[in-house]
Amino acid sequence: MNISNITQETITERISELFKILGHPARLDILLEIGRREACVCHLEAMLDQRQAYISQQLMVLRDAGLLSTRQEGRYVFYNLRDPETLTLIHKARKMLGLPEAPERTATSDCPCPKCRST
Amino acid sequence: MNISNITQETITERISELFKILGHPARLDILLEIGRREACVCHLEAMLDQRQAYISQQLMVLRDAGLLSTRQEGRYVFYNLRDPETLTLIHKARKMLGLPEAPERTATSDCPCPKCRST
DNA sequence: TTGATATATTCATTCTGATGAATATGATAA
DNA sequence: TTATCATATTCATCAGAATGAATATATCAA
Repeated sequence: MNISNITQETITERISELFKILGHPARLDILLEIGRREACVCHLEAMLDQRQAYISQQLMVLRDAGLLSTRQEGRYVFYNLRDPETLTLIHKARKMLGLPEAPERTATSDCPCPKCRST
Repeated sequence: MNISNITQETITERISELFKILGHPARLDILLEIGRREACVCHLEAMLDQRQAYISQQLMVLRDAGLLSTRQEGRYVFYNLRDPETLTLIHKARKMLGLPEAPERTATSDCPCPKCRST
């Protein structure tokens, strides 16, 4: 299918798919946390206080949607936003709702990754 | 619950609810159409080529989410965007995906409302 | 009032997404 | 190699969203 076959339907379908991905609180938490700084799974686990498998599941969704990039360092996998505009979009929605920026989180457990240990 | 009790969770929950509403192609079509100009249900019916009941159902979702305002004129109900920023948000998502603006639609049937007849 | 038309709502069914549980994979260290 | 730790994946279940069908409500016109 080439550009000329992108119909109105497929355009709004594609946009709605992005919104659908963002329409999930845990995934937003993950994106906001990664947006603050590159993060490994165990870091997200500690910051968001969620099971490892759950974090990985949501990361998979975000990865498949093309929102994240990864970088492996030993046994740790660090996630980054592929497009920083993702953050802007989230904050634009937040502002539309008249909501304040979410306060910084504090880790609920220790993250063993080198990045965290060195801090 | 006052402002100090708005936790991180409720913030991302609120944002995700907005995204969830927008994560639906038919609803995006409706918002984009209304964003172009005030529209009654029968107008949307004609432009989007969907059942009246279906349009009304989606309008209800959008109304309940606070995205639309209504104005009654005789037996016609005209819908407007409550906040034009809604359009901006949609277009920002569209641009992030590298998608072109959806071409204008042409009515697939006649809309009987006074606004359309006078055109 | 009655009939016609515009819109809204309710209900039932189907489908998709969310989540927990279990387990697999892959890398490092001993 | 084996044990351990970080991460990924699969599978089953459940909850909620999407949708079609039917019908209710409201307004106007005759």
